[in-house]
Amino acid sequence: MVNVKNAARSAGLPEPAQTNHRKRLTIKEVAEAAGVSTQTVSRVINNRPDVAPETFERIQRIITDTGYAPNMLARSLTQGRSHILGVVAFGLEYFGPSRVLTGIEQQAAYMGYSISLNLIHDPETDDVDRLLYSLFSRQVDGIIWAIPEVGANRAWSHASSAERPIPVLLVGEMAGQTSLPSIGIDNRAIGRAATEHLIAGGGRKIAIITGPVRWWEAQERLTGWRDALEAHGMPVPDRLIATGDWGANSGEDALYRLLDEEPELDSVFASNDQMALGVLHAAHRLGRRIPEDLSVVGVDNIAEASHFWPSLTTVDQPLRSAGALAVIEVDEAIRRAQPSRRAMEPAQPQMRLLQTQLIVRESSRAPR
Amino acid sequence: MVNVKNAARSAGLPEPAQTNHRKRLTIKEVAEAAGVSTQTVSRVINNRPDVAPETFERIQRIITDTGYAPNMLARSLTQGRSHILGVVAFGLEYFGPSRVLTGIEQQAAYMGYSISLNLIHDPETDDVDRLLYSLFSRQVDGIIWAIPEVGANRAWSHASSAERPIPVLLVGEMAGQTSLPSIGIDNRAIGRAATEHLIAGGGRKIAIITGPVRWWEAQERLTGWRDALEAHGMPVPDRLIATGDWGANSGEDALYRLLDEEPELDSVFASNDQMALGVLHAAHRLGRRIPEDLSVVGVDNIAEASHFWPSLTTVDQPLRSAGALAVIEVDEAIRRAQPSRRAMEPAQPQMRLLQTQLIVRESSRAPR
DNA sequence: CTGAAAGCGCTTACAG
DNA sequence: CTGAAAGCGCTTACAG
Repeated sequence: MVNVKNAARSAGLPEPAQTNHRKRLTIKEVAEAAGVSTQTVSRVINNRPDVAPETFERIQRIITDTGYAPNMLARSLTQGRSHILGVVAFGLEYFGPSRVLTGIEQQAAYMGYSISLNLIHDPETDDVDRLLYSLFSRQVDGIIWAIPEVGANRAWSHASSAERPIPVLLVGEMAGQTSLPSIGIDNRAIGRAATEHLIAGGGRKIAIITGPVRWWEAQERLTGWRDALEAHGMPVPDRLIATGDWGANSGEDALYRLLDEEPELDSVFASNDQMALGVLHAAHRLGRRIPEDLSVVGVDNIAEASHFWPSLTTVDQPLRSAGALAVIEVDEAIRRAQPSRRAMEPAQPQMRLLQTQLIVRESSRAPR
Repeated sequence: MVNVKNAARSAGLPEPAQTNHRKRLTIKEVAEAAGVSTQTVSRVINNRPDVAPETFERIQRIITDTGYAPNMLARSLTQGRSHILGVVAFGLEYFGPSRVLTGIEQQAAYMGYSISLNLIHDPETDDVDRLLYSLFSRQVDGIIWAIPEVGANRAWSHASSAERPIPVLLVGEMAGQTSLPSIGIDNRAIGRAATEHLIAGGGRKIAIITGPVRWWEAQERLTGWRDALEAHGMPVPDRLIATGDWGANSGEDALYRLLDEEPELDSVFASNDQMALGVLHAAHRLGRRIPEDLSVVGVDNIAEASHFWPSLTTVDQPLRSAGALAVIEVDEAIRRAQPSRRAMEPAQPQMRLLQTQLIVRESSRAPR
């Protein structure tokens, strides 16, 4: 830890008053102690080559001895860059968002950005404008919007890019077109892959438990399920569709309902692992054997999935990679927007979809 | 969203060049547009009372019309306060840390702080000094250290408070004494409560699966388990202690090992829900009935716990409250350290322990 | 290789 | 109620 007091003493600087807190060293004080201009100290801090080796070393020594830390706020003010990324995330108690955030943080730290974390608790009603305003006000260099699309909570993103003073990148798929670049998971492919697997396992009556209707991801997985069934010439009746809320409880309830309407149900695609867990739970209660009587597939591959009873077949998503990629892309956008670069290459809003992987375990019947 | 371009036009300001990005309004431009000094605009921004109503309204109108956002960096520089809290957290894929972080963020947002998030990936080896230096450099007003204590990774915290220029608050228990205030969960009480419950259910051979030995929390839960057994005059042989790594796999392995050494095992206290899940899994494979043959208790009350098979008895911790309290306390410390307050009340390092709650479900035998 | 001057965008006393 | 001056801690040209 930086020992301001002792260091000050050894550097021959005035000892901080006994008021304990507050007094921080400035570049000016370091310059005085070194007998140079603040200028030169600045060069050393920024590791510029044009400083006499001897001078460099003397200043560097004082800096380490005193534990002087340059004021990033002041630096940001002059440079016009804060090296802060505004990250807007959602419900860290959910698996996906927390994984994405981990990926973002790791890559950001690696690239020298610090993260300003902003959690949205209700994607539909929270005041997005105020949040954007506040991020803007804090001079973040770029924004990563890692909120699942729910309802119209991304309406603002359709505004023309001339109205967005800083680069914004979306994590997660977008429903409508947008002028913003985005990185997402191919949720439709998830639905297809899971359903294909259930069909290959001999499934004839394959139900889906979707996430909430207003969630775009939930809709995409549903579409994938439908695509797969239709590709095999199978009917797609409404009674095979149940809606959950991502929680295990809703998965359990959904299975009861589905079996009520379709007693011959032999397979279930649950749109996430928690709901799949609820399905397993309900099946146990009803005495249905898994996978013999009921083949089950989830999505997410949460850590516990391999220890469910039986272990759960599921779809693994590269969420951390998505987070890391988001940082890389927003960084590129930031560089592109640097005033130094007159070229002004227009940021081409593109959507990048990452692919997923089916993890086959014991809850689903093997292909035959 | 703030529409800089149109707003500028309507306010009679020069339109930003077609370079699209970058040009932001400053207080100076707003002042010119309003025909007042920057001063007065500043008063309006800060909602000071001493401005003529008419002037106030005129300026306010320009501000909202143009979408002018005061530069927080500049403001922080003059005020000597950044309104940023440095939060150091760990492994968001773990249940505890992500809950605590949610609590912190929510309370911080409520109190007007923004959060600078810093994740540590390996609590034992990551460079803590560098991280502290960087937070210091970014002028955070205070630091919340929400990393589980592992090994000696909190050695720095023992330094005298004179060497810490900003308030620091620890979330989680501390092994040794420290000069820092902290908020934690009473982990020993968790161990006691879980074990007492198992004893009440008729347990005679009660094993524990601990977390990694270097984790302080794991040690505390172990001590609680031991306390309870001893209080009932029961033996505490080493063969009833297994060490896990918090993951479900390790819980499964641990049960096999425990049964090997103590075939008459009738109860298991798993130090978290994931390991308890592993125990359930292993018991199913071995054909042991739960709770008749084996009574199981976990810790955390993760969302899935109520849907395990059978549903899991566990201990619920007020983690979000711990996070929220941390913000409240660090805010108090920040105010106390304000230069304006000459009183300089010494921050009394105190440790606050929050209590937990046993949630009884089907995995454990009822008291008799 | 080094320094004097000006400025980043705001706020804090201090006058009036 | 309002403004001119100085300053927060740094960096960016510009001289030498």
